[in-house]
Amino acid sequence: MSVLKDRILVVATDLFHTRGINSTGVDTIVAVAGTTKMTLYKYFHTKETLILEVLQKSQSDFQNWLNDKLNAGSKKPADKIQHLFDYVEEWVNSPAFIGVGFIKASAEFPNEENPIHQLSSQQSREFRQFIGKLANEANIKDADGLALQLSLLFEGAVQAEQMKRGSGAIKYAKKTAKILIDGAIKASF
Amino acid sequence: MSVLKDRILVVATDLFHTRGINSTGVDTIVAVAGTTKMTLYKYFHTKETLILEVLQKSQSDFQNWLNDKLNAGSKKPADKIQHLFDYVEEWVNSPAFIGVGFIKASAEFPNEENPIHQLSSQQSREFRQFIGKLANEANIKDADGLALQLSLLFEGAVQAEQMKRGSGAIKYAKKTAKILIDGAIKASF
DNA sequence: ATATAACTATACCGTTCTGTATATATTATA
DNA sequence: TATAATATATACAGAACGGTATAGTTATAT
Repeated sequence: MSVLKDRILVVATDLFHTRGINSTGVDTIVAVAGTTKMTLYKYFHTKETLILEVLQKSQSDFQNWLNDKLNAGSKKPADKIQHLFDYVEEWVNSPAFIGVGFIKASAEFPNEENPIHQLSSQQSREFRQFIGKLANEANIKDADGLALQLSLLFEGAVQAEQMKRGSGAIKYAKKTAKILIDGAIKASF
Repeated sequence: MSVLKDRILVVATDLFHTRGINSTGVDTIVAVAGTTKMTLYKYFHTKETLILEVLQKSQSDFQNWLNDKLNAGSKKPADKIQHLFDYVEEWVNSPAFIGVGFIKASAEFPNEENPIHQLSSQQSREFRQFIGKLANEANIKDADGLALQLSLLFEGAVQAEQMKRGSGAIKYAKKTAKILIDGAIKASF
């Protein structure tokens, strides 16, 4: 990938999170990235394309980071799901954290027929399914149910953190997750 | 309150939720409300004022509705908090439900110094404190902790419902709330 | 050395945005 | 019926928006 295309993506990601997507014009993006609109429109045909690519990259970056963490830890499936929210906490509390793209995007583009909304919705569903897979491998009976509960916690905590940084919401989400996971494991054997 | 001012508020509330706040211009609002910009700017000095009033009205309407529901049911504090998510579910599943203002607004206005963001943050805090009061009256020891957990569930469920209507997220939030409340009550006696 | 590709600089188009000015029409009240 | 308040109609200012056209610059590879 071109260094300029990458720089535009990085800058756009940051500006979208700190100022909002609709409030960030392409002029601002190219000014901060130190390039011109011609270059931006060479790599991204429309602003919508840019937004979609930003969302995709943000989510895959997070998923890759999370997978690495999970694979570096215990190999036992039951341990993996138990540690999930430890990593989420680490990620949310890191200085680089600026929010979750698909949560913000779905708020700015509420129309369910909008491609940006659809991608957000899909990413949310995929993350839930990812948790479901972890739960399944841990032999939890109602894996999908637990995954839905945990994804609610995740989204709620990120939302709360967005409203007020340092709110400590993630700590309570973690605590709640432990209760739910322990309960689901107990009910499965 | 003038009938026109009220109509503008109602129309703006609907449009902000269905199209997004920044994506809704004042021209659209007055066209749908069947009035003119002159009238809008007579009652609301700026668009920001209108947004703030929409947020205030939405939240107080919900709080009033919720209070009525709670007061109409059992008077026992322990029952009240147990039924909280029943009413939330009823509200979310009602056809009139279009989302939670402060959640969407905080996403569209991420800057913590923005008045709209600040009001959103305050409303989120006030709702959490409201749950905390219920928990306190039910003699729950860690009332604030439970309130934070329940508010996470609330925000996560509303967020999920926004991503995909009819996702059933609220059903699982309710189930989770029961587990948390039962646990908190057990730990308090 | 020259051709090719990548990038910059800048001006512009048409639209939409918030907000205002001006003038007219409607309505309620005294 | 006169007066005053309220609402409408419409045009416009000034800025920002997404996106394009044209021309010039730089680097690289054959």
